[in-house]
Amino acid sequence: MTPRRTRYAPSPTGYLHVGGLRTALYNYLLARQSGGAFVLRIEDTDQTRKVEGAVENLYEIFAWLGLDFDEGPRSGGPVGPYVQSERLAIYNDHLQRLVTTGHAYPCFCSSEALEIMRAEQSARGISPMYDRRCRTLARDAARTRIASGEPHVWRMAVPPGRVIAVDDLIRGTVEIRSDTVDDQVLMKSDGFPTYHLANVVDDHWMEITHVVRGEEWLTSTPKHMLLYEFFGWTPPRYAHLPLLLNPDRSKMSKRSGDVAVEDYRRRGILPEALINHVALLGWHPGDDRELFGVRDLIAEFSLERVGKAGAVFDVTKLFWMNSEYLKEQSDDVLFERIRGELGELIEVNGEARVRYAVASLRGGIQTYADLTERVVQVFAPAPHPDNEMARLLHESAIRDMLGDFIMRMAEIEAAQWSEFAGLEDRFKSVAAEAGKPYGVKGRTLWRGLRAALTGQPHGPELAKLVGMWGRERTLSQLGRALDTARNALSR
RNA sequence: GGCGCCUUCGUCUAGUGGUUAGGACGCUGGCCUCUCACGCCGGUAACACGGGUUCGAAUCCCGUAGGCGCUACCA
Repeated sequence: MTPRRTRYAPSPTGYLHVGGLRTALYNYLLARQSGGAFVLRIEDTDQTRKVEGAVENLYEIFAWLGLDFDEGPRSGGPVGPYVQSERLAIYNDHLQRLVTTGHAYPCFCSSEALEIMRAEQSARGISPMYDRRCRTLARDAARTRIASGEPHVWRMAVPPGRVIAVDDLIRGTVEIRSDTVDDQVLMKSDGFPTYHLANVVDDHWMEITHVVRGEEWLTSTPKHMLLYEFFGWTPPRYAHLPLLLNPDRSKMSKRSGDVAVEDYRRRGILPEALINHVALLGWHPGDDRELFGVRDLIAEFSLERVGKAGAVFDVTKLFWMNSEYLKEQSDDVLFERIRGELGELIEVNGEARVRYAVASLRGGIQTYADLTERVVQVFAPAPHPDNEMARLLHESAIRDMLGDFIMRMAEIEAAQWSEFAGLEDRFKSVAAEAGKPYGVKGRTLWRGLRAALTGQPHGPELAKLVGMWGRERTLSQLGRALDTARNALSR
């Protein structure tokens, strides 16, 4: 496979959109599977949208994701600089080339004038497009106005009557008539290039072989093709990815929930799960497997298996996938990950019992937070008893059985309370023995014990619960339950 | 409005002329079980519509509808 050079080229807006993550991921996979290079380029040509610290955040979040760049602002590389605002001279040189060859021209139209023009066009029912009034300005006159300091932009001169074909790796050949292509601004009046110019120039000199980006760029690709032609360069291969959608099928955006990778990290999603989920939004392996690590993806990803239709970002499935990754983690890892939240619990109850709780309660969690919550709840003070459960305590058989049960539990030596597996067995046999004389067994027995121990209809397996609680709490709770049962009797 | 892209279960998708249209999430029934959850087994639910082509169309062609994107001195 010939090495592919791909890039992720965000504007520094301060956060990584999950759509951006997928774009970056696909680019990363393409580079890695071919032994090529994955480049980070910062497209900060819009001075009004600059966000402080955005590049640092970006590197931080990619580090969390485990995706690394071969070249970029931080590590440098042979074709830098990798920040567009540091490449202004390059864009200027290239603009001059276009001016010289007649492919770009200055435009003095003010924003206000353009707005009026577009308003008129819409009113007349024609599509708003620059009317090219400055394209025919005499060269000398234009030069004079520029020399006098008159504000101006530079536009590309789109040739009329052409059909521009974009050969897209995902969509096949897309043809667009040049007459529907606007004379795009290439250089803004503040001296910064627009996306179109900077992007083409950079992709060329950075030797990008595959441009993989969102579908929103498809309709402007003819402009880019034209620029390559004007410069006499060979364009890269293009692949326009289907959009990621909100549940209402509009382009995924803020305001309809969480769209930033950071949001999902905060909500307890593992990077592996997020990457896996996002990889499958548009790409399909061809068989029924769904769990893919980055290594698998590198081995198996291919643009040929990327679909064309937009995909709704399904948060529910993401959380399911997260639970799948959580299942693969050992009890120890799980414990360490939430240890911080459990500080006080560990001090009070001892690490062994809390670890045991983690191991016992991990089934079916979707995030670390779920697990933390369960553990905290187990050790928390008992809530008000459930009415139905409280009533059970007053049944005579259960009340009588409870006395025996407590005695037998109290007989369990202290040392055995910390041998959890053994304690579970012991608890079960003690329960069975205590119930036997009173004819209490099975469901009735366990419901009764649950009433005595927690007063709640649902909760962890009782044989495990007592191990988590330890001798002291278990016995005191049982004692209290017995008091309750007897008081009810004497009333 | 113009231009472009897209269209299989609610969602992600498999499917490239002949399949009981498959899988996953969700929802749901059952089993397991001291409860909940987990797990296991089962169910639910889709080819946007209309014309062709063909012995035969989810698959090919045309049209319609719908959705989305772009239409900035934003990317």
